[in-house]
Amino acid sequence: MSKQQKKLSVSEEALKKAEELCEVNGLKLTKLRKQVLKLIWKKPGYVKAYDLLNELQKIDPSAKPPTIYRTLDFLMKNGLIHKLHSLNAFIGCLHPNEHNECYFLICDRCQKIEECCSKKINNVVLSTSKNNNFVPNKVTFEIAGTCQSCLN
Amino acid sequence: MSKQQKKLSVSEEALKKAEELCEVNGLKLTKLRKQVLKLIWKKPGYVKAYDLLNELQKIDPSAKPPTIYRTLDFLMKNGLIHKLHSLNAFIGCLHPNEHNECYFLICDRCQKIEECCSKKINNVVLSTSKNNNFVPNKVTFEIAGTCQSCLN
DNA sequence: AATATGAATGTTATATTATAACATATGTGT
DNA sequence: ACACATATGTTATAATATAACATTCATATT
Repeated sequence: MSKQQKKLSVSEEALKKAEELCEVNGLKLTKLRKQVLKLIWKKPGYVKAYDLLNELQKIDPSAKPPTIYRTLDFLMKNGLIHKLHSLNAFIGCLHPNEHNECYFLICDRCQKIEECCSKKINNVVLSTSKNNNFVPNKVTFEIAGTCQSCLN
Repeated sequence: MSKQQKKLSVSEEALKKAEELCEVNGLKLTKLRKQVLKLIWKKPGYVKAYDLLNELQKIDPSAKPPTIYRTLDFLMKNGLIHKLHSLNAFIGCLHPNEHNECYFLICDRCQKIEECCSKKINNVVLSTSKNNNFVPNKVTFEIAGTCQSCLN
């Protein structure tokens, strides 16, 4: 295989970015954390914590709820995944480290999620906060509805 | 007391609006539903479902989780209250029937909630959706942070 | 190598949030 | 009085999440 690189899947790409990000920031992407992140990326769309636990238990039968929740906390805190509060579910972040805020379009029919980050939305968050003398910290912005392909 | 009306509290105002809204729309604001709505308005800020249940049980000892959740569903469906997904909590709506979407500023320190509805936010929801060929249905927009009075 | 340290993980138990499923009551129109 | 739909009562359990404490592991230092 000459100079041509093999094209990475979205999941592989995400794992690679996670490793880089942890490397740079002095975070430990342990075996457990990597496994969980892989499992999150394995399924298209979002995953539920206990589904993840079930999957993890196939690899590591001793896994228990705190195993998953602690790992999810680590991944969230470091921007590698997001929690979808309106679904109590989790999803991998497409571009960790590139931004703080993410917004989601959630299809009620096919469960597909579109992550969208836009200046416009950021600006509205900032201006709304400013108008109310409010200092924003964590934004939850989820739009449920119907995606294009489900409209047909 | 001449023509001057006694000034209604926020809670009384909300109850009155709820009655009107149900009247107009042919909805039954039963005793239970009214009691629960009152309890929601009684506390400043948001309420948790099981706290509400505890309160309700003081009035009606036979109340059980489905009692509360069914009532909350009714109130939500008809726009009388909102669910704050990032907190798993509920809050009365200041102006039911006047709009579909509400956005919330949630103070991490004092738990106060500011409900804000703005054209600007609505527009962003619409334009973001449009750009993604998405038909929005239910919007969750919650900004956690620090409110003015807690900044001092 | 021995030791100390903090971070990560293991483990048990339980708290919190929410719904399914079926029974009974209640209001409304005929 | 009866039928019907809606609302409520009741039992049980599902789904989501965390507290608290024990153990292991990596690594830095002696």
